[in-house]
Amino acid sequence: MAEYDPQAIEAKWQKNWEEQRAFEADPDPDRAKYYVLEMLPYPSGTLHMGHMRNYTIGDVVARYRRMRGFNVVHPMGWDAFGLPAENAAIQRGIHPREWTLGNVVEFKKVCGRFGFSYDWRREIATCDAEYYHWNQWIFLRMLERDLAYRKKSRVNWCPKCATVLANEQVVNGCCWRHEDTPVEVREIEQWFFRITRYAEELLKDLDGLAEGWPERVVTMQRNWIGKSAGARVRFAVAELAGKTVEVFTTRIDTIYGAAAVILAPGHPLVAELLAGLPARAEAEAKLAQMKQASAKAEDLATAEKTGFATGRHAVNPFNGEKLPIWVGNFVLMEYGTGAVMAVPAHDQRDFEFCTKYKLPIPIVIQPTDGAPLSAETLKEASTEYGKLVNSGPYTGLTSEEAIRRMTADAEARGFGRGEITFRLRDWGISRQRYWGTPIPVIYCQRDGIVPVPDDQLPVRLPEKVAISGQGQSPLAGVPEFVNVKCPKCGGAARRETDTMDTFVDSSWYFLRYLDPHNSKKPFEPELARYWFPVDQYIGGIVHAILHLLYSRFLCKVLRDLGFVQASEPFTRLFTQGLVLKGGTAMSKSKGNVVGAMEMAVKYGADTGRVYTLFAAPPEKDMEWSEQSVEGCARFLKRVHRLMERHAPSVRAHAAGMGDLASASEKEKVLLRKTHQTLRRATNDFETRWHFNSAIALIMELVNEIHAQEPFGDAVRPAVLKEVLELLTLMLAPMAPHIAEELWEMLGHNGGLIQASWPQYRAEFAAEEQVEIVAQINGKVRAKIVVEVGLDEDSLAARAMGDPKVAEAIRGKQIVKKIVVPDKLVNIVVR
RNA sequence: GCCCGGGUGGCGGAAUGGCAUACGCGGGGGACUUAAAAUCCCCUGUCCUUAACGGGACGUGUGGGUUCGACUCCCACCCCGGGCACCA
Repeated sequence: MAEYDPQAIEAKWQKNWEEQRAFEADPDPDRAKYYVLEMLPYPSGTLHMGHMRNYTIGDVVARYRRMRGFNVVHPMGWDAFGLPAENAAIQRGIHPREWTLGNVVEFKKVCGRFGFSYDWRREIATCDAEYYHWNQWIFLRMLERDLAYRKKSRVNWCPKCATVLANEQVVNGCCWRHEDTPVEVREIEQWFFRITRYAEELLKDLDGLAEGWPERVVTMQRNWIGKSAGARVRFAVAELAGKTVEVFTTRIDTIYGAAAVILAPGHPLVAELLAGLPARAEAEAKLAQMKQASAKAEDLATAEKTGFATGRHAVNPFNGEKLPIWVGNFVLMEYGTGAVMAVPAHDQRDFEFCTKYKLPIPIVIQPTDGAPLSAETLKEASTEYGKLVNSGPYTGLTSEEAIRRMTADAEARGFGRGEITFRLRDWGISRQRYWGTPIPVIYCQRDGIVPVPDDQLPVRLPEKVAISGQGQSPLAGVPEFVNVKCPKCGGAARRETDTMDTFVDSSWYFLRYLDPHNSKKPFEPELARYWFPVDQYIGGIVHAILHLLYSRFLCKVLRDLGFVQASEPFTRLFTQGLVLKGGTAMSKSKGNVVGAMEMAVKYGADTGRVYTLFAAPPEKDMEWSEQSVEGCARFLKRVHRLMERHAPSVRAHAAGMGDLASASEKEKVLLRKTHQTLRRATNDFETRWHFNSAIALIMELVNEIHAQEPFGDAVRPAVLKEVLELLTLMLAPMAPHIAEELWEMLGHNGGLIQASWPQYRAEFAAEEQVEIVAQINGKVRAKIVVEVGLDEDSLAARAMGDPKVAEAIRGKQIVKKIVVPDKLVNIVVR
């Protein structure tokens, strides 16, 4: 007997699949397509089992769908631009491309070793000019439509690196490379994508994703977009004729309760207000201090509210009341108008601020039920809707009515209007980095911002660059790159030296897979018409907002450019759990990784796959256990031995179940267990993706086959072959190599890779007898075995005939009998 | 603070409102073996009771509720994990 040898088996079948190009998929109008995709990986150094879980899940789905007859496209590629490559370059003195492509080679090797069924003809790397050419092309189309624009904005700045950092490179308010250096806020010119133009649609289309996306991801996106309906109201500055300040409020009904108008420290009006005032110098010092404060979100949220009065006043347009204008650290320039009216009685932040600075706290909303509010006893703001008081002509209205009428009146009287505001901000895509897509614009003294003409694309990244991690974009130090002629006037001009955020790369790659080598367009719309959208997307919850939102945005942009028809890129989204070791997520930096290649070498890919599927349902986090890995290895060995024992005697026979009437008892048991397993496993594959319980079921089936051994003459070869074939087919998506081997042992010439998922047969799965639970007052008192389908009365009679039941109910009054056919009898007695 | 997810044996986990703990790990015992490994078989929630076979009670974070019957549904709360966070 040959021992199960995963190394040999896996190499053999991987070669076989490659030779028959088993995973190459092309459009076929006669077959239903299925696009399954795992999130584009960043090819970092070490691949561990945390990564492999994601791809294993995707591969099981891809293989299962193929077995169900779908034309499955399952591509893979590399998110190859990014900072780690630049840092590696600095640390090791090698070019980022070299480092990245070296990792890609490793990554591909591991993917192959795990038997992932990718169509490698479609492989892309975002750092190839062949790919980023089309980033630039899309950028230019967006520029034409005013979807890309340049403006000054606040960014994270590390003084030690002397460069801008992405939000994700800010760790605890400090630079990720200088952990003791707080990030500063600076204002610089940057390129933006106008994602806010799609805010309403991005929000509305979430409704359509509720079916196929995890609820929490939909909720997170909804909150992130943060739509809020309110009004914009203009206040005149009392001391400066013609000057006004606009505030945004969702509670215009509380405007008679305003105690002040508060501006963000960065508000453009602040300087004008302070000009000419005696306390100006002092105020400006306070202002500078506020602007220096930590930009960290948690700090912002918990920092004590501070502010100062400017000495100027704003006129409440509703009642002419003069309100002091303050500057407050809690007012955000980025949201609304950068100015708020402070209504301390009905907003908690305003309450804290006004209490601290001893501003009045007038009450203008009384609750419709409960005790009325009084200024003396108010401990916190009352933010509920209610009835208006002390509000001039609006007194007595409900909040809802007041909001409607006051908004209309403000508009009629010309000092305000209703407005929808979003929390979502435009996407800053400029990075002062080398290893990314060059932004294809040129700055000309005469012509200003000039797009690089399409026929001059791609703007290639120069290879020879000094990457120091210091100062500005390294590209600025390459004169051949920077100094160009203006495409319009031919005069001397400078090329943009910033590169694009790598999230641009990953926001449309799933379309490039469909036509990866097109040199005329980003992709052929006809191909997208067949394959797109992605039917099943699989990845980590980490990308719940950024990547998934950007991809949705670019999909809509490409739709409006006429390239795709779908408005949403991912019909279904699956977010898999983390792989933990020692309680924390596997990561190289924490040193708690189990290497993917080591795993494959020690146990084989199938064991690695089966274990990651078996340890927990795929959406949950799982804790790595080496001992459980061994359990899975044992299981596969056991299956292999089972086949070695029986394949020789069945391989010459055709599989067939015959009919039940002539079946022996052992045959019935085997067929029943097999078809029950198939029924439940199919359900697990189709609906819940609970591969852990699918594997458990198959283990049970194997145990049952063991329990029925030896078979002797009681099990005919055709029946046994049927059982073993179904077992093999069920194993195929999860442990594809050993399944192919078992299939061959069973006498098949053609590969399992062409086989279909089997259909279970109800007549074989059906039990002849069932065990019925007999309960007294809901407690189990006996179990009786009866034939299936026994009617309620007979079942009740049989239960009561059981000695234990009879004993329990003797002398008691029967109140009620509950009978569930084929399940239980519950007798309620008193 | 707000929004998700979760809490079941020693561990990972399983259960359309109907036998709680399937399957696997670990542990214990046995078979095979000169021995070990590998393999195969049996046992393995807690407590009480019995010489034993067996019998009984309790048991899915806590407290209530609905129901003939609750891990599952409802209400309140506790704990753990994650996300968002001065959004006017």
